[in-house]
Amino acid sequence: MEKRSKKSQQENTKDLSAEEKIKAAARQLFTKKGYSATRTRDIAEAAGINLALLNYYFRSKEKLFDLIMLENFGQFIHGVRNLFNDKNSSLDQKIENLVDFYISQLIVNPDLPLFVLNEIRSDPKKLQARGFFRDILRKSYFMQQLVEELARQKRTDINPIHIMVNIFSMTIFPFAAAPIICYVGELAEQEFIQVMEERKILIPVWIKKMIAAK
Amino acid sequence: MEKRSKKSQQENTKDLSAEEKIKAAARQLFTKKGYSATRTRDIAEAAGINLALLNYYFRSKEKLFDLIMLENFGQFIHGVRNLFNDKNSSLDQKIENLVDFYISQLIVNPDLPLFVLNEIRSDPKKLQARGFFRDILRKSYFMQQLVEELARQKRTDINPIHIMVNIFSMTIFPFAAAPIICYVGELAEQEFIQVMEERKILIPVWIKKMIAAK
DNA sequence: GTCTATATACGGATAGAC
DNA sequence: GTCTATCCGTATATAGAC
Repeated sequence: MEKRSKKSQQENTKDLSAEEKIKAAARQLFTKKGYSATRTRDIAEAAGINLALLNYYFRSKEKLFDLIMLENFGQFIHGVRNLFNDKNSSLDQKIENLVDFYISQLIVNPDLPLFVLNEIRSDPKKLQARGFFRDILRKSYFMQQLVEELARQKRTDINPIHIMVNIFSMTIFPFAAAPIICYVGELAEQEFIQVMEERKILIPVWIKKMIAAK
Repeated sequence: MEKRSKKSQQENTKDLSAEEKIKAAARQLFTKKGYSATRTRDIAEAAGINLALLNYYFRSKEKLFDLIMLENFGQFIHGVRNLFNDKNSSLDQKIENLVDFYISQLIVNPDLPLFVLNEIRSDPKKLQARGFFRDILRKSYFMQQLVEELARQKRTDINPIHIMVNIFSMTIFPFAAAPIICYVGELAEQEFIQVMEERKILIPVWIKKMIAAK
């Protein structure tokens, strides 16, 4: 009993299954190098298993990729849906929560932004397919609160899309550009993370200034 | 005479050379899809020439790619070097010039950001190789002015790297995320461009607010 | 310089033994 | 379930005719 998960019954072997090892290796390589540049042989080697097993478990490279991609997208979106439609938090709180949530996620998975952006560009249909973003953002309670606040501050001159874009730009872009930032700023990995932690506090303050009356 | 360029002497044929057509097609495909996902056959077809010519002119796919990449990087950097070290412009003017320059460039070449970011991640050595960014940013006159201004505003609490990151984030990221923004905001291409044009004015204002004393 | 035809390599996928 | 050996399509690159 104990920690034995409720997976397939045959999994009474010792430890982490080959299937899981393949997925972990595939996630790392696909997320880092993209679909075309990743070879199934590399995945197999990284997973420490045989190439044939990959096809045994996942049928094809493409099927495996689709699986990873869905999980990556899900991870990227999950939580935002709830944060944005929480009826009990103020606009300011939502911004703080969102920025904190994203930065925390991206510190652990810094390759996600480029992966998602590349995927969407290479096949924009992925956006509609799941209706991933539209209702999450455009029709969200967050958007409603943002528009109201802009009206209260007499900032109807400013398109709310700019504010949305700025939140995501300042939060996500630094991770996509991490190698440049570390190189230019002469930052080690830990220092970079420290800078990103600072931004959890700073970005909401900056956004508030943008919205504030002139 | 007239418009005849001073290229190779044998180029006394009628119009745009095959070599140029290949480079143009290669730039478009490489920039859009990356190295691995682009096939030399596609380049040849897009250029309207035979596959063998590609190797005749450029020896190999990789050599051709390196050429395109260098030019893309150059285009991305060129101008910034001068803008940042102009002794005769104020900090505010530099920010305005930089944002205007980048957004104008990116409206024409919206695929450049992802291309550059992908290339750097896949091979961070490219950063050092040319010393592309370091002295342009860190040791620039712009950086000096920024640090001085932060001191004058009694904002020594804020690491200047944040301001740099914010300028580039707000300027560049929207182009990398263009498909998402257009989808969420229900923007046609022209409307997206219009929004980006607005940002030429807005971003410098926002940055000024970030630097301003509390 | 430009083409056709082809050599060569590589990567995804499968057959079949254990 | 896991391995070895191998097949086969595809993509790069070149040889050689014109």
